[in-house]
Amino acid sequence: MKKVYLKDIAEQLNVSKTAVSLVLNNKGDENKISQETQKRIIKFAKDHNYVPNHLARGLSRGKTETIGLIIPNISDTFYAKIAGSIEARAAQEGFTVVFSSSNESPKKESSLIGDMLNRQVDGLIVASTQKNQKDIKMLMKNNFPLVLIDRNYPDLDTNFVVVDNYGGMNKATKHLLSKGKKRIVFVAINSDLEALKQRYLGYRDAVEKFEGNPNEPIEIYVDYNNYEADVKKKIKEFVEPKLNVDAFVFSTHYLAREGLRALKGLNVKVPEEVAMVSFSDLSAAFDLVEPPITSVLQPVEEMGNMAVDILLDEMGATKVKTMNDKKRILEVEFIVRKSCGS
Amino acid sequence: MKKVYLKDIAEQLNVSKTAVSLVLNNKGDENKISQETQKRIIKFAKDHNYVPNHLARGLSRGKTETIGLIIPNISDTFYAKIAGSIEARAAQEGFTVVFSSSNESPKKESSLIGDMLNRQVDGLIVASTQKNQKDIKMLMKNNFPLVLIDRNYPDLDTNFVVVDNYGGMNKATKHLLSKGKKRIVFVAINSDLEALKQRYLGYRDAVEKFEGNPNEPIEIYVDYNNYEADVKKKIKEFVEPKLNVDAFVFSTHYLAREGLRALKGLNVKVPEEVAMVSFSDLSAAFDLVEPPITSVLQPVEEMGNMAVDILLDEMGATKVKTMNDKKRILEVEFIVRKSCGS
DNA sequence: TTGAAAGCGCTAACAT
DNA sequence: ATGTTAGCGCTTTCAA
Repeated sequence: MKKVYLKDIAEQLNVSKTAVSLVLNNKGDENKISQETQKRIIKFAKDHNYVPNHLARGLSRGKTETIGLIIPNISDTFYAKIAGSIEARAAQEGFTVVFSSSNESPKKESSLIGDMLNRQVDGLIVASTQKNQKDIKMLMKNNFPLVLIDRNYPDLDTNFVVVDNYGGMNKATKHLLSKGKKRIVFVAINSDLEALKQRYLGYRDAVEKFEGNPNEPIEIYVDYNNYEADVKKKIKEFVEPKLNVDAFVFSTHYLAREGLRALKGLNVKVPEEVAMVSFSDLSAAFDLVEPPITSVLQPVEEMGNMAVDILLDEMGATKVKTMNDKKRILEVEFIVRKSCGS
Repeated sequence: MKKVYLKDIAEQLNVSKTAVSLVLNNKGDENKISQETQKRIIKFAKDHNYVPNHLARGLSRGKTETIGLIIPNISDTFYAKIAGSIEARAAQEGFTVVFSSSNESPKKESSLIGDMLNRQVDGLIVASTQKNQKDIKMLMKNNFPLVLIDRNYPDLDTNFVVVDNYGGMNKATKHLLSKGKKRIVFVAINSDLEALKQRYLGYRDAVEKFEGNPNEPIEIYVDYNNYEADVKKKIKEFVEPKLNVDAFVFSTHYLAREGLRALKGLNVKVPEEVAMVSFSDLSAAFDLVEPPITSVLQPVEEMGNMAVDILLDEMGATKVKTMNDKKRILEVEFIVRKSCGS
């Protein structure tokens, strides 16, 4: 750890710090530093494992080659996967990722954004709580490189990468309807997230506009901080004393997981007595579950990659020219398995 | 984003930068700065949302309130959970986490460590590839705050937090034996990880020393970068043309997942024809899988918390006194489900 | 009690 | 072609 500094190189080689800095930043030629000097500097640096101090460099340049990522919860497989693809893509371009979880708290999110800015991240990718217009607007006003992921503010003109929530859920619900299911229950966490609203609308439109057999939507909303117990409790109300619905549509993977657990606990046969589908898969395990769960799959990797690409473009970090479209709604995939009655 | 700097405060208040810095770092009293000046400074700072620039502060103090976390892969639920608990615990203490994935590459791990040091993290938590003694030794020699997690170097005297791999696997295997299973196959990725070695030994001792019915160990090793296909292929060899084993013991959750997938694909009934157990659970879903999988559960949260606690202690960041034991082997939990034949 | 000034390590405008 | 110098914003020693 005995480090070599720019100064050391300059002294050893009898050149100025400037020269060294310039050369090591590939600006030797444009500053007409002799080839020989350049060679010497580069060789010396390499031989002594010189690495510029990141903080000093960042302080001086106002850039840190760091991307800030704010998500609800890194423990959740969905966000973990997103984080993974973001990290991988960022690493390819020489960026490091600093992540923090907001735990769905707008206040925490706000303070994290402040934190990240203070740490001079070069850009931000955030899966927002969507109750933090203030900061998002502030970032936009300042032209700070920003990409929203998974969750966007419909009223704000930001870059974003989301999936086709409406379409995915609409398709899934229609599939159930086509299988003759009538009383279909939509299950979601209690929140104002645009993504959930879209999923709901996709569901509702499917149900209400189903040709030949329109139906009333039925909804359950559970508390995010207590969803395991809450899902169980609310599902039970449809099952006892007598099962009175045909299917459940879960708006998130973990709700589907707990929902299935609850149904099993209540001895309700899926799909014989009641069908179910899930939006989003769970660690690639929903096909092993009994019954395998029909799911709407999100292109998680693509979301992460795309977000980074847009962000880098926004930061002007890439060689390539500006991307045309920085608002992306990615397609989802609908996988039919046994849980929906085929 | 129009920021207020230390200098601004000093100028506005007609005091020196020193005074401001001291007061804002709670060193006002010990430097005998008048109560009134202190009040003014603090008020002004608060009113103007002053936040010290993190890079500048870090550069100057050589500390950054940042913990570096290096893991094989953040997308993996196991490491995602660990990252989550580390982050949460670190946040409580005012630390931010910078994470990077090594993808099991010692070279990448090494460069990441260099990177992190260069970014002046105050301490490092690493789930090492275990093929990087060089850097670990270097860190130790320099007394750099370090905690190994999940994987440790048996030959090095570092701090670490791991689980009782031997004991967990031993217990699981014995359970199978007690159910009358004889030909039990151990499935692992091909690697020298100490954790896997311990799991293997736990398995082998159980099998070889089983009273009344010692048996030969049978092992399969699959390629990490291609485990899905490889597991499938190798399991097939035990199944076709004729099933000739009684049980599979999977040393990792994702192998168990793929193993089960493979068995299902081959139409082998679990647990009727062959039993199985898994080390580690998968996103809390192994109880929903058919059949529910008997698993050895790792105390993921505790691992993360413990690692942070040890690290902070190591960095001298906590008020509390030095911890006595910085080598922890945590207990695992053994959950019996249907997949092992009860 | 308070302030001047040096320094953390690097970058970049400006001279030479 | 190369070097001087002034920052980046904060901490901290030392002097007043």
